[in-house]
Amino acid sequence: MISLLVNATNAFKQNGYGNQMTRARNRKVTIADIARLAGVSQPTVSRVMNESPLVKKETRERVLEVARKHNYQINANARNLRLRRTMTVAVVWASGPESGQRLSDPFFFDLLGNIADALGEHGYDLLLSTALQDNVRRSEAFLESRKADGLIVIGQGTDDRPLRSLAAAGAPIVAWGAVAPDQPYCTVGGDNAQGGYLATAHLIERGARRLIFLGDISHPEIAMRYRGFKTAIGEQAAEEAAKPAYAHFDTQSGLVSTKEALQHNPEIDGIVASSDAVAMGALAAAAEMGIAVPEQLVVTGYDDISSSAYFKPPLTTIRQDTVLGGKLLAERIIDILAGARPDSATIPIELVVRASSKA
Amino acid sequence: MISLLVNATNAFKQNGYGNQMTRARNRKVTIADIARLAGVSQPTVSRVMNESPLVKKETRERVLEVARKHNYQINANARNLRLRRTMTVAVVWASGPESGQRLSDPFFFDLLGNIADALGEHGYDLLLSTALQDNVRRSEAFLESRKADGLIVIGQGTDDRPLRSLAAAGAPIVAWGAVAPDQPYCTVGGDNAQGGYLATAHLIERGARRLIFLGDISHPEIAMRYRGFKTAIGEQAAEEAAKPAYAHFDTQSGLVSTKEALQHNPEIDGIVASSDAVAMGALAAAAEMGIAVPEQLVVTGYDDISSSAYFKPPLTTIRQDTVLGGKLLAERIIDILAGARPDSATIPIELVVRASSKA
DNA sequence: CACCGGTTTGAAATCGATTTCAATATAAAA
DNA sequence: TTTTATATTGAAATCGATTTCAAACCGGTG
Repeated sequence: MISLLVNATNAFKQNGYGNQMTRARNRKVTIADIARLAGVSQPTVSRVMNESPLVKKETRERVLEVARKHNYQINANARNLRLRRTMTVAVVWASGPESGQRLSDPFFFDLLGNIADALGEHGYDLLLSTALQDNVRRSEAFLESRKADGLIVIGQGTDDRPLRSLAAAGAPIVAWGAVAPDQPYCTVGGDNAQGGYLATAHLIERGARRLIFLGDISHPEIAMRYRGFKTAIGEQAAEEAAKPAYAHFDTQSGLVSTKEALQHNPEIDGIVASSDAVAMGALAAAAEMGIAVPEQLVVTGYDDISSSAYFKPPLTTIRQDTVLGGKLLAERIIDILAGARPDSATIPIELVVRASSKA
Repeated sequence: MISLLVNATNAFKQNGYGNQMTRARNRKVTIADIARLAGVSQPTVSRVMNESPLVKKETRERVLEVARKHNYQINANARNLRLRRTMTVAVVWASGPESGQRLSDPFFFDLLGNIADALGEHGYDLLLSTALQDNVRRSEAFLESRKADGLIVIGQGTDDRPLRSLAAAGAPIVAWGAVAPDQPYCTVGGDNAQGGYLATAHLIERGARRLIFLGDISHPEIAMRYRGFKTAIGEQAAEEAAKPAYAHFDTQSGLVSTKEALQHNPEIDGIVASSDAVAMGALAAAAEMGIAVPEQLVVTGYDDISSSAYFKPPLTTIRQDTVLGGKLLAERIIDILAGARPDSATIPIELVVRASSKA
């Protein structure tokens, strides 16, 4: 470690930062410097750095030594300009026009980290954009201005037309979310229908008879979970059942919606929530109203965020594999950039049973 | 919205994506194209795009029209190469060598989002790196390879020597965390000593007499909170008090450490935890052991993550202003890139009292 | 009509890499 | 020893912008 530090220090000093940098010249070592120092031409240095087999062994070693000594790093800007690519993927947080709020669910954070790791393994960098509005234009600009080669879109929002348009125009994009049958772009997402089904079936098995679904089904992913919910309780029952209680992604709206629903219909004995955050709101509402969970009411969440296991009661939930999700998203966008047309992928989910549904 | 979409589509088609792109040529509109189409030279187009006052009004309008029509965007690579900068700041997740685990606390997610927004307002992009190891080398590489102009480091970890070294070499960096007196780099962080003090004083006021601090004080930020803790309970008392109970950032270790501490010393009636996640572990431990909160034990967390308000019991905590934090981090790194030497900043914190400490 | 100061414009150099293609060095074959 | 094939190398062009500097143009004077 120490030697690494010393190295770092030297490198910056040699390059003109100096200890009292103030208006640092930012002069870095260039390929021309290395070429001169090693007594070869620029193309030769380039070949060495790119591991071309054309260079004689002795030359390679000499150049490599000089490069190492001066801590030479290829200027990514120059390289990418010449190569007409950026080795960068932009991740766009499309929170959607309808919800001004930021997507701050821990689940997405996990996913983001895993995307970054997966991209990194392939030599790609991750440019993060959390534009609250005008996502389409900004996404387009990323591509047009060559800041990124491709896009990973997280949080499709309720309106997928912008994405469809971008995709129709041939832009390299991959989205996290629900897979619709006729989607013109590649999507990676959990098996939401199966997740909704498993959660609901589980509650039914635990004895719940009057179930409601708690979530905003205008979001495609949530809609799929709701579909699984309906499948599990049977279509007829679904017709009779109360319409899904609207709830945003946040805990507060889960709390409010649950209270309203329970006041309106005290017979409800099972809640399938669209996310763990929403489910926590439901649990808080039950607590406030003196309803015992899981004795009088069973509840499931979705995502298995880290705090779910320690909530009181610990939350039964559907776990999505974010490591796999990040990996698939990264691999797919890279495949697309290479000219392939990968299929959408559905990630298997897993029911995690905890006390909120356990007798 | 519709017109925007149509625009997007046209732009891509014109640029050669075509609808069945497959091996898209990726040919974009360049400054030369615009120059030719508008019947002027490249420098003139460049001047127009950069709003130079040198261009005659009619010329400017003609060029702008052509540029808009063809959806021309300056190629950031070429521009930055010429300008020797990137307009990009890399955010490095330095989880530190000792903890292989990812920093997945929701607090940092908030902060990250706010940094992205703040950078965006200044025209900077955010490059995200979550390197689990070898952060120094990777950070250096970002700078050397001109992928980023500067670095924002989050999660200093327990060892700040890599950062000191980078800073000593004049690298443009800003860190989130504790401000140490002789730090050679600029830091932005919450007032940890004050936070620790406020939390502790509050618990004392609530009647707690046997307090422990729960957290890993090898992290500078946590150490400062511990210092505030000690100030509040009085130095002598601190000497007598049990050493701080070790706990990582995660809930599980908070749970385990709390159990051990309480078994070892049942008289403990107050816990100051280093984060909300850890505090949730403490609450879970208390619940498991049948200890009533807040009647027998009062607990505070830190960060006010979104689920804290809905935990059972709702968690008293110290709120940090992540919007301000992101803004200050972004502004400072930008100032540094402009040649300034901004001072470190301490963000005021706020005590949020909830049921975990309320009689 | 020539000259002048000020406004617009463009030719050419530049940023730091990669790649083509021709030239040279080297080894093998005759 | 000369010829030929192969392995290495470098000169120059290129990627798409910006900037310097000189030239062209302008209306107004003398």
